[in-house]
Amino acid sequence: MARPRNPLLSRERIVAAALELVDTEGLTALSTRRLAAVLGVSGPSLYNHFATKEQLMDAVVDEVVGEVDLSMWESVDTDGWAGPVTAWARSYRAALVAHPNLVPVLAQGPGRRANSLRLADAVFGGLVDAGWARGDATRIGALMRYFVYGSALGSFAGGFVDDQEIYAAEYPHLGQAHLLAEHRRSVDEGAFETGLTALVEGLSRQYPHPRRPTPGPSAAPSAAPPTGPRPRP
Amino acid sequence: MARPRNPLLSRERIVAAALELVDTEGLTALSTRRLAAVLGVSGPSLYNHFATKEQLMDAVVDEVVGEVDLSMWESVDTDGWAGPVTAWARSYRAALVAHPNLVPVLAQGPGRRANSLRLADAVFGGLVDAGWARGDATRIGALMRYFVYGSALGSFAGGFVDDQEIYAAEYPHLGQAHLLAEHRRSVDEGAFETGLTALVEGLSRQYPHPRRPTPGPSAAPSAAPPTGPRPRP
DNA sequence: ACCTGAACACCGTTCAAGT
DNA sequence: ACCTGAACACCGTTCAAGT
Repeated sequence: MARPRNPLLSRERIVAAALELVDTEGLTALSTRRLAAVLGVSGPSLYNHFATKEQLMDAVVDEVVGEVDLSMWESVDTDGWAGPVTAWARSYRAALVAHPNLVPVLAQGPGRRANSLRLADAVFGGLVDAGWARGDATRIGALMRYFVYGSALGSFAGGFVDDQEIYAAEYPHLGQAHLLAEHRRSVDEGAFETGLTALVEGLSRQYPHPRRPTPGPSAAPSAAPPTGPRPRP
Repeated sequence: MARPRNPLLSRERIVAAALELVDTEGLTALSTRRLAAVLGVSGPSLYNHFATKEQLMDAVVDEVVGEVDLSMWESVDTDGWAGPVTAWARSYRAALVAHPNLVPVLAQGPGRRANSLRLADAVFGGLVDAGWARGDATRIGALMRYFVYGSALGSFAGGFVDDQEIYAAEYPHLGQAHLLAEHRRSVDEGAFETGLTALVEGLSRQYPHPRRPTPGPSAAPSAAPPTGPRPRP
């Protein structure tokens, strides 16, 4: 065929097809050759649009991160930080859970991905606007990320095999663990909500009165030792 | 060579070499062929000891999980749950952080792995012994796991590229984010400790008085709807 | 500029053959 | 029982060739 007069591919089409392939058949099913076949082209064609498979994955990942709602961070001044951080964590988790096979790839940090950086910027800026010291805002953003990623990465309940024999014999307290697989969604969501509530409540207790933000140019994440109260060692 | 009179390989040697290869060169460097080369044999030899690469990875993963200290769960009756859950979470994270390239593989649930099930059994049994209802114990075990895995899986601070240009121009609050890479360890550990303290404190406030355990056979994880107080929706 | 097939250096896994 | 080399069906990526 050689070069058609209308391009067969675009970055958008490739990313959409890759996401669908990962969602339906898993991360290992996403090879450049299979992806190209789905798109009706030959394998090397993809390299006209992405330099490497890794850059392609970056684009797929950033697409998913772009689905996270960040609008709640705009109203931090009037609403405080607890409501926004809770709503943001739920939206973040929902975006990841919609594409569970991608979570290990997502977990590699914001790097240079536009939507990932937009997210980090909104969260950090929102926490600082709410009155948190920069070191605290950095830590809170990080620890919320830990919790959200952990909750999306591999279901807890789904990780138990649905086979009673394995558990009952050897592990005295796991006699009904095989039932967890059935209730996977409710257990995972219940654990997430319980932990989210505990985190926000615990942070409120540790740091009861975040300072009002200082006027002037926006603060940036502190890389220096934290200035707020430290957790107990 | 064919069959030597003393076997060249053993499951233990293979697992140890695989773990070292993953630690030093990353997950993608662990191919059956490279692993075999390190061990001084040809690729297919491994299949005399493991049926598939996946089962080999299971053994590697379980070795790492076996490093987690569980002894604190024995003294729950006298010490309460908060100290043990904190000590356990720290030991768990330390075991994962020692092998960061393996965390995405570790995150796939206990499955049928002996040490992973032993861990789940000890944690669930300890929480129930401390007086938690079974549904609560299940959720607490799950949410702690979320937090520990998230904190080990991809550093928050290390995820930012060490390149000021990228951040300053586009993202108003990330002007110093590039410095995070330098302080990776202290930021990650500070965030972990802050979150851990908040979680334990938040759980204590939500459920101030866990019931004493009922006598009789050990309880099992409840797959039924949780019986304790629910988090706010 | 954008696609192709051929080619390179890899994979995981199977299997007959050797001792 | 435990190792070998050959082989199969895959990979990601490069590249000259086509329009």
